[in-house]
Amino acid sequence: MPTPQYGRPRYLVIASKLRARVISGLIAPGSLLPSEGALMVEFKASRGTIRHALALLRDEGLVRTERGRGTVAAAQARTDGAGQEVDLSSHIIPASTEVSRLLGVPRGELVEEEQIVVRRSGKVTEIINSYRRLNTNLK
Amino acid sequence: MPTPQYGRPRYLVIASKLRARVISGLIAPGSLLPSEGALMVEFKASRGTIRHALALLRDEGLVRTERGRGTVAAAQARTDGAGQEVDLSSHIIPASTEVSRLLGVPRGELVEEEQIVVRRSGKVTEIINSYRRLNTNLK
DNA sequence: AGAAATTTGTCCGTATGTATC
DNA sequence: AGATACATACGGACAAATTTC
Repeated sequence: MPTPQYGRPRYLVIASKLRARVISGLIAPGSLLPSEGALMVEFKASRGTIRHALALLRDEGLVRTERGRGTVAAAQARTDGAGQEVDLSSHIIPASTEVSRLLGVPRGELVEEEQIVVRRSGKVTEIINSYRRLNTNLK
Repeated sequence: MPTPQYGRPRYLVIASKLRARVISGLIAPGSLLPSEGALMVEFKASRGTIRHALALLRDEGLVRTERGRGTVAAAQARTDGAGQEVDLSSHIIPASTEVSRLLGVPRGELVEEEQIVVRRSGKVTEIINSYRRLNTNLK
């Protein structure tokens, strides 16, 4: 599969999923992500594609990689505590006025919205909406 | 040649040489760098290695790449040297429909919105909006 | 302490998709 | 329409650092 052909590039899709795990705390800060080999199996992707995805998270400061050890989830401010549940979802939506202005894209252009809903004992305590461009033109 | 074996990785060496050409003006601002294919021949490196080098210059804001056209020496710019700037702001706003529904507060009730705007080289790459109730001793 | 296994880093070659000229 | 150029993705190989036994 040389190129997506439909949908977004695989390394972006993989990056989104891994990002969600880290941001949500599903992968605890300081703990190791699955090895590149394990991710290759899980996502059925080549190592290059996996590394491409990880490079994005690295650039975002979300993870840090150590040769011989693995990739570590960066210390994260928010995250867990006891009895905290997290729902996350990701959609592709048209940019709102505010988002388009800040991201510098035309209004209505498709962007990725990732939403994290944090609950404590069933009660929503925090909502986090993040927006990113789709294209990202490499890196 | 699987690995440098001596000295620095080839993609770093290549990046340095290209960087020098751009900074020195040898490659005029706005003009095209040699194509990836040409660079492969010149540096006797694989395309992946060439692209790795170009990605570095791109991150530094020194060049910009356009699919189908080529890689262009940046006009000028260079706002700062580094990677990522973050703007943090916090406001008290009335809850939108969505926020009120999720947080379980009456629509219009005041909530705290914290906004994080992430920029790289002056360009906004991500917006994060988080919403919390005001009167919660729970963080 | 030393050897083996694991894991990331670098590099190559190839193939195909997609945008631009 | 054809050629050129960048983007994505695969596969293999070896090097270097760390962990494990």
